[in-house]
Order: sequence, then C-alpha cells, then structure tokens
Amino acid sequence: LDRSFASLDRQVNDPIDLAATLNSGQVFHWLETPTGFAGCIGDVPIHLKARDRRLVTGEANLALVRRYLGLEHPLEQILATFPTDPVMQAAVNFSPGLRIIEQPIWECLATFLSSALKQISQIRTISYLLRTRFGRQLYAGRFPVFTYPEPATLARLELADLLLCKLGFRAGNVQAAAKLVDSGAFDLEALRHCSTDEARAKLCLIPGVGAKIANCVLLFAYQRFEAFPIDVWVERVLRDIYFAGDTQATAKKMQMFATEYFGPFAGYAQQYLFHFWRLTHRKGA
DNA sequence: ATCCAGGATAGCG
DNA sequence: CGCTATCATGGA
Repeated sequence: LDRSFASLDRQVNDPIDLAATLNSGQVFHWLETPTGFAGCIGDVPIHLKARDRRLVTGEANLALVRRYLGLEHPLEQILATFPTDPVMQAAVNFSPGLRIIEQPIWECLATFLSSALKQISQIRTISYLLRTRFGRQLYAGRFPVFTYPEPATLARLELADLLLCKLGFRAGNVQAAAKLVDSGAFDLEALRHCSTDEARAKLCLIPGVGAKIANCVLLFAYQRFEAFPIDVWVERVLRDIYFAGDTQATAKKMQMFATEYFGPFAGYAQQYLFHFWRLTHRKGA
C-alpha cells in the first residue's frame, strides 16, 4: 500500500517536456492543438496535455500514456550517467524534460524505413498520408486522429498507392517489410528476447534497414537505451566536437566511441544531442 | 537554381 | 576494407 502511494506521488511529479518529446524526431504524427497534442498510441486515440512540465490526463489511459511517454524511465538517474562535457551539458539544459518514447514496433520500423534521407517535416507528411489513406480514423475528443496502417494492409497495396504517399524510393522497402512481417517470415515480437547486437543483426536483414534505422527501432521501440543512431546531425556533433581535427573518423570508429563514451544510456544521450544540435544549427531558425 | 534531408546499398578499387 | 553514385521528393 505504501509502495503504491509512493508511485502515485511520483506519477504526479515526473517532469516531461511534451513538445520536445513529441517533436524531436522520434514520432511524426502528433498534431498540435490549442491545448496540447492529438494523436494515437497504437490504436488508442489520445489528447495529450501538460501544464508546467507535468502531464495532465484522465485516469482512463494513464498507464498507457505514462509508458508511451517514457514517464517510467528514471530520468534523473539516466541524466546522471551522461558525460559532463560542455556540449552534453548544454544539450541537457536545452530540453531537460526530453524523454525517449516507447513506440509500437511495426509503426516505428515502417516510419523509420520511410524516413531515409528525408527532412522531419517530410516524414510527418508521409506518416499523415499513410495514416489517413490506409489507417483507421478515430477521435481524440473532437480531434480526428488516425492509426498507423497494419502490415497486412500495406502488404496488399499496389506500389503505386504507396508512391502516392510521397514515399519515393522507400516505397519498395516499406512494402517488402510489410510482407515479411505480415507473412510471419519476420517476427518482430521475438526480437524482444534477443540481445541488442543479435536484434540489430536481424533487423538489418530487412531491405532498407541499415545500422542507423536498426538503432532507431532498437532505441525507440525495443527500449535498448544503449543503441546509438548516427544520422547526419549526430554525425555533425561527433565530427565537430568529439572528433574535432580528426579527418579520418570513420563510421565504425564513431559508433564505437559513442557507445563507450556516452555510457549505458548512450541512446538517450544521443536524443538530447540530436534535438539540441538540430534546433541550434539549422539554417533559418 | 542549388544544396540538403533522422540512409542503404551495389559496385567499384 | 573504404569510397562513390544513386535512389525520389520537397524544404530551405
């Protein structure tokens, strides 16, 4: 009884920066409303609201929302494991309430397959088109929201239907993955029991999945917090700051450095660095 | 107009 | 192994 009161108390007090969490390139479907964000957690429509960096939500879906938003993660302890160099500290100070989301696996995999060499605003467009055309419409309060299409749905489509969603050269990869998962040839659930290295190797067997996308899925869906995705922005931070002056920093060297230097929650640190660097170094804002 | 984007991969040397 | 061209599309 004591214990449940203690955890209830923590529920109320856990800080979260909703905007940073939902708009830092982890998920791409939450639409801003006058008072919060509307979207789906799996097939559950939700209107997320926060006041003063504290989640405000009804009892009904509290457990679901808390899990999705990473409110179960011991953020203080996680931040304490980060290295204390100036850039890492600046990144944490930039958005102290940023959390890693726990996404549905298929949705995460398919979304990052469609993210290759795209800007975040374009990934949002692709996600929106896929959801509105091939997902189910639900209502979060008065806001229409859409589920992510099932593997079976995307597997049955003509490639032309996916091309209408602006997927470009990624369309074939998304459909191939949908067929692998729908047919049972690839068991996404089974990877939960694999080591991170083993799961990464298996994910990379899916066409269009390489190291970066595999690490995104490991981090954002399987909650492997040591997984460290290196995209163009994170590579920039590594080259500019942590490999300054080293002209022969290869991808493999940077990957190895990162997992060691940033520690057991390297992926969490990566998300802070990504969000900080992207918002402070991009042109035009 | 030109460059770039939360990349992966086949085809080179 | 490392390097390069290429894939489709729209934002900046």
